[in-house]
Amino acid sequence: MIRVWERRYGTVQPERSEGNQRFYSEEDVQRLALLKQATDAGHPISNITHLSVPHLRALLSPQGTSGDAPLPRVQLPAASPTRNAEQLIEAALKAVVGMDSAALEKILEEGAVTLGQNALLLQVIAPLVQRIGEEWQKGTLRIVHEHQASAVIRTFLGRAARPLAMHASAPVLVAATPAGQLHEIGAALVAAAASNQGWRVVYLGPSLPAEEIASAARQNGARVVALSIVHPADDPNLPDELRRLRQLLPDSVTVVAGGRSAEGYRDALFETRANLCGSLADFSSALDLLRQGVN
Amino acid sequence: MIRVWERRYGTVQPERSEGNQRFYSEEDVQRLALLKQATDAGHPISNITHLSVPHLRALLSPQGTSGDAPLPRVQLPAASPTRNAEQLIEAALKAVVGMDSAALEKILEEGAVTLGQNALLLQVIAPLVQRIGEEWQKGTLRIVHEHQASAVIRTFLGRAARPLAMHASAPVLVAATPAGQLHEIGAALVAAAASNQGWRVVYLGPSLPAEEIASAARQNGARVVALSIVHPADDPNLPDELRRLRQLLPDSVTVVAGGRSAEGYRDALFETRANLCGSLADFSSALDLLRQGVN
DNA sequence: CCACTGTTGTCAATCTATTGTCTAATTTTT
DNA sequence: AAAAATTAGACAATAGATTGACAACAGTGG
Repeated sequence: MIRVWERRYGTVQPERSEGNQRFYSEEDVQRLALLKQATDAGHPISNITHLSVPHLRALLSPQGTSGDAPLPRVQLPAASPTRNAEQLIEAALKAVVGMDSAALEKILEEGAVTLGQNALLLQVIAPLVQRIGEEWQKGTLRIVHEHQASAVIRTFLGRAARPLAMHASAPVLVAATPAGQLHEIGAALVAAAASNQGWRVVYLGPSLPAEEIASAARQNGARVVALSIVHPADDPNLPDELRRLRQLLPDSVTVVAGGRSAEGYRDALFETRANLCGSLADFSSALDLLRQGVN
Repeated sequence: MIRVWERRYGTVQPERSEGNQRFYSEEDVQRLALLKQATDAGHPISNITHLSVPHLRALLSPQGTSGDAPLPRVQLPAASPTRNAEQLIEAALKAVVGMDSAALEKILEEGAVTLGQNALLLQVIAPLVQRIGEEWQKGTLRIVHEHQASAVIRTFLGRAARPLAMHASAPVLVAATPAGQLHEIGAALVAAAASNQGWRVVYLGPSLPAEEIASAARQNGARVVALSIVHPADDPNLPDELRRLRQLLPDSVTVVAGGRSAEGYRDALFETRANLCGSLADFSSALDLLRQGVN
């Protein structure tokens, strides 16, 4: 059954061994269990294959159990030939240089439908943001392009990160950008990814002093503080900010840092015992570990 | 039944999936529910198939109780008593100090439903943003509160500003914040309001140099450039930016400026022949004038 | 009152799409 | 060598799509 789902809809894409045998991740297993429940409850598999674990929980838990009631249909009609992640990125870049925000938005939505939110974040949006950053540094793209694209992506992520029926017991993550870091897109990306993985996300936005981040973390009982460090790669104040943040946070809170320029502050990050992530995928798996209590 | 209505009268024409399955839009569903009520009440289907949702409501609501016919049911959730704008603002402020972004979002959504988008923008969000700014300056609110609230509102506005079926001939407005101005919420507010009034909005986000704004305006054939000036009220570079912007823009483009600190740059704004708006309502009516070609 | 006509809800027959299950021939692991 | 996974394809049960037919009913004209 599972293999047929994989063949027909790409429900999961497990790692393979040398001999081509499948290795399912913990998440795959969870997701498949939930999908089984959902299909047993009558949801057509084609409509829900790409939903993430929290989405599925939301679909199953709340009030749908009204008995033998007729079942809800989800999702949109699929029309055009589906594009893969790379094609979507290329199309998105074209929309960016053309300053066509409506087209960019459409592309992102298409990806959400065909790839699922999680894959969209990891395989399309994260690389796209990076590409835009690179092209901007090379001078191929103007500042406007970068800003406009950021605005569209920011909006999309805000929509993607909407908390759906969230358990009160979900672990809390605070996402922000330290003072002086003005690019918020990385933090928004992280927030969306975490939300997708079932964290309760407190999103604070860009350029917050250490005291403020710490205060938010305490007030919300956060287990993780995620920082995105992208643009000024040589801010002399940032190391102090990071150290101060560590002092203000309880020891039980883990700091995770990522972003294009995070490497540049390696020493300060080491002092704050921060988990340095090179990519969104890294971050994603780090979150999984942290949730299980492994610090 | 529905399919027969579709076949015979073209009552609805739902989208189709690849496999030729029907996908009814929300509106279709509503309309069909109302049609059912209307036919049950005795209206021949052939007479009313093409009526829109509001028409059908009008047909059903008023005094149709003339006989012993089954009575039309109203379908509002009708749970909580509707709150007016001021109550919503108060509730929103409470959510802000409690750092409860989910609650804040819910309040905004409630407002969108009960007041309508336009009134929500003018009577709730704009005053709320102002209040938050004031409380922050007074020190009643911390930076985190302001940031988190901004993030939520920003997301909400991004969603609210989605262009629905927009004519290619709609006039274009570019919304941004000049270089050095980091608070984007004012620009986002303006963008949402303009979008609601039928402008095609090119939203660029915060802190853009004059050259970039001008380039975007030219490339998109903008008729209006809207600037939001909120936080640094004493940026020595800003007047230059504004003058430069005027030089780079075609004369046919009108600049409109607003925001808490716009007054502080009155002279420079005068030189750029900018339309200074003291409130979002001002801006809104200015837009209406501009659309009719009055500069 | 009756025959005729047009409207409208319901149904059956047939076709297609979706989806769970099974088989067969290989390949990998134990 | 036995056990288990791999791929590809076939098949059956179910649900939706399409078409044509039919019955109930209201109106019309004789």
